[in-house]
Amino acid sequence: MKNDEKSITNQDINRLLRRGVAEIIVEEEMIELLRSGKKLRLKEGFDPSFSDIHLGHMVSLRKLRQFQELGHQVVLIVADWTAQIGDPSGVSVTRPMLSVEQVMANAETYMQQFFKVVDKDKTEVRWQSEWFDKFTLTEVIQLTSKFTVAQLLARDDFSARYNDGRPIALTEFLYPLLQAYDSVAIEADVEFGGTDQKFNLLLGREYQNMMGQRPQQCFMTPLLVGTDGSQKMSKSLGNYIGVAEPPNEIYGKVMSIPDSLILQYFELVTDVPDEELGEFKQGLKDESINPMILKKHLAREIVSPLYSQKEATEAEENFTKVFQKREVPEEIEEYHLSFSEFAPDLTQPVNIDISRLLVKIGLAKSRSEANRFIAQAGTTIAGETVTSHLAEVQSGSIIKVGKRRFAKVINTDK
RNA sequence: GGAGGGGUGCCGGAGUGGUUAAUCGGAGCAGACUGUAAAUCUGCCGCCCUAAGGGCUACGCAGGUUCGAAUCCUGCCCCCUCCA
Repeated sequence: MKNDEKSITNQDINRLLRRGVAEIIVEEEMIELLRSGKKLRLKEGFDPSFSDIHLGHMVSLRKLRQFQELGHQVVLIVADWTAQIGDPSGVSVTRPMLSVEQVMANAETYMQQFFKVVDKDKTEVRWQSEWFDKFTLTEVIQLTSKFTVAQLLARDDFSARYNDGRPIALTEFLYPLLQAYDSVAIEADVEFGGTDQKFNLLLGREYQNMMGQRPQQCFMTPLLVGTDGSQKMSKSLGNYIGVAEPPNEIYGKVMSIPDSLILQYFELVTDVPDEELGEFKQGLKDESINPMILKKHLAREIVSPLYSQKEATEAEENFTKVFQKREVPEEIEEYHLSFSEFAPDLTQPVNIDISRLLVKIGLAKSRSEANRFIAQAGTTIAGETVTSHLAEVQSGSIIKVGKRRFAKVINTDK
């Protein structure tokens, strides 16, 4: 099978199944499937109660892409039904039901970002409502009768809550069941997910088996730690780096991860070869590489594929300029306003109420906050630190709050 | 049906009549330091007016007691656990 197009090399298998993978159930079966030359149906679900993809999701999306490059088919499931239940891993059980419009809008945004990484031509998009809208109570009962409470409590997340006396909504039990049904509905060969999805993935496997299908492989990717350096990346924790964010933001956020996360990020969300990673590891260990330099490299590697090489370089230049040299960025938002509006009295020279101005141009949320910035010497106008509440401002001056918020004000008077 | 527990600021979680805008932790923000928006240290961290100083709103909701309530009383709403 040397020159057979369908053949897969050991190198491919290694790349596919080793790096950026937490666990595969069952690995031998997975390898067998890959070797069989069959075009595999790869299931990936997404909950449309959110719409933004972050780097944490990238770990498995990048895997999907790699599989696609070998000719396999991705089936993206828009989980419009389970979204109404809410993923049980969260603390809050009750989630507001999303309107159809909201779901549609989220799905659209999501897919836009999804296809930045995953090949659209090799992706089939399916909605849960295709099959669940037609569900009758009979079918719900049939589905639920296949599983026991003990089985569901086996999920550590459920059992932990149960043992702590914390609530578990009945609908939450339904969540994994519906997800399992999806696998049957689309005849998945492999389902992807983070390690926190293990239970759900396994249940799909089990249900398929009951329904006479070949049980899917469960392909679990590690959970990426967020910018806080301790918890998994998630939007609700606010420690995420969104793929739709502007290059400067992504670059900057990558620079804000703790140094200890550098290697993990390289491994999970870049294509930098393993050998190089080994060198980095050694370099960090014997301190021959400055972590900051390495992190800049990482930031470039992350921004480039999402945007372009050029934009990555620009983001880097911006970072160097603004944060390392403490200079003013290239592009600053301009605000045209009447200065006299902010002057308590119009004697010359005109002194402007700075806190009022900061609120007006959005650099501060409230006047109290603006006053704090001033008191903490965190405000600069044309390079001069603001020390009192009233200060002279020239038209065209650049106002800076903190390290990274800038605005240019233009006087529209006269 | 019965018994019990609970609803506090972005989150977690103290506080049971006064000096409590409310301990503490996390998050966030500012400053210092730094070749990083790393780490570390210091400070800030409801809103409004202000030069200082002051005012207003806030501890599920609505009333009440009191000079004074997140804290006591009454009613209501909501959440959780256990027994059946």
